[in-house]
Amino acid sequence: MNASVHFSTKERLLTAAEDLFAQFGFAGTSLRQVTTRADVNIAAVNYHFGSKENLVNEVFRRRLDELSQKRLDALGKAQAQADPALEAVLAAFIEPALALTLDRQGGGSAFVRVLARAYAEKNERLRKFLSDNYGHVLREFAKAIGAHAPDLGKEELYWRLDFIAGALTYAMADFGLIKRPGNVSEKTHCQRSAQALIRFAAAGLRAP
Amino acid sequence: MNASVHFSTKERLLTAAEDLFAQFGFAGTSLRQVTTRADVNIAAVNYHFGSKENLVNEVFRRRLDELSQKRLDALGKAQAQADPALEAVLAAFIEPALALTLDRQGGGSAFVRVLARAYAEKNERLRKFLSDNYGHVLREFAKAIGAHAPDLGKEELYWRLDFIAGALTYAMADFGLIKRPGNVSEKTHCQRSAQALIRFAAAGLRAP
DNA sequence: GTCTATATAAGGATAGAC
DNA sequence: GTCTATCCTTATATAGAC
Repeated sequence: MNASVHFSTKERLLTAAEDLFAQFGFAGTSLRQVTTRADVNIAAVNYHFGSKENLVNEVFRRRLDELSQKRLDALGKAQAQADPALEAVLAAFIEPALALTLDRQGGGSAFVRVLARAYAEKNERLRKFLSDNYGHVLREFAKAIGAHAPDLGKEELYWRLDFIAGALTYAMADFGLIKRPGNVSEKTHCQRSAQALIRFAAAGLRAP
Repeated sequence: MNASVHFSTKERLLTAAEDLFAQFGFAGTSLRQVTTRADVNIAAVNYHFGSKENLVNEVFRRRLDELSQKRLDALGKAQAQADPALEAVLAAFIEPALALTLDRQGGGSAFVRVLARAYAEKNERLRKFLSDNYGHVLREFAKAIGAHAPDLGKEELYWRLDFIAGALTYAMADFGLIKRPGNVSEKTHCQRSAQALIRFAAAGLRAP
């Protein structure tokens, strides 16, 4: 028995929903599309998740629990250094997120676009769910980055963090001009863009 | 007759659609919501725009024609200087966009969030419409900014432009941590965030 | 845990009178 | 140019059999 080929109905629903949310958005995706793609009955969504809203939340939970843990672990390791560089703190935030875009097998590559959708949503209930469950991660990083930019006022610091979050989201979701050249592997492309973002963000944070 | 209080059905539909698209997204907004808010009959959308898709396009056209012109005018003025600074080029791109967020009277403040929605959309038809009609503006700015960063490879330059576009989009749409303090006027807040973004972007572009 | 069948509401679009 | 009325499709959700 090869465990990797068995997926529960619940997992299949989450993966199908993630793919479709990335492409069509939350409102633009119907539960019928989701169940058709997952090859399960239409009633399965309600049985396993209770409602469409809860299905959306669980799509986030499946990825963000792991992503948050990886980010905090990386931050802990960076801060365990005698003299941690700003770049190391930024890398702890950025690299685990960009690594998701490489996760074709596990399906993380669709999730980064779902995350970008979430930013654009003004949906209060979704925002509350994300803030309640993952807000503490952002606050940890704000503190760590702020320690590297002691001359910035709190307001200026928060502005720059917003800019970095926007740049990361946008870069991850592949909205922009950059197309991967044919002679560069996806992994290399991703690592290069992570390094480019870290350089850019660090320079931006060090501006007076 | 006070002209400022008369709005055509078409204009009212565009404004209502813009507000609702900002809040609920394109798929999340029904034509019934739009016509109710505009206080016109449900059949008016089809009469004036033909379809929901075309209504979406016209919401963009109404603002982007003017925004693009303002950006190109500002770029022309910046480049007419003997020795234009990188900051002046960035300001030509950023300030007209952020000025929209102040445009409560004309309704531009909702549009910036509609723009952010558009970035998250993978809708090919919408992307084609925007690229066909406004892509030349982005290419002008890419050229102008690239002239200020001659040491960057083309790939690295494009990455950084992507990052700036992401930072601007999310800063404009007010998705982040920054809440305007009570003792700062909206106009001041907006100008400060524009200046913060210009500083951040310029420093990021100058990184080696 | 999965199915069929269905309740109930809302969606986009249009025909035709005024 | 605006209205009412309606067609047809699709949506979420659930009841109840297996």
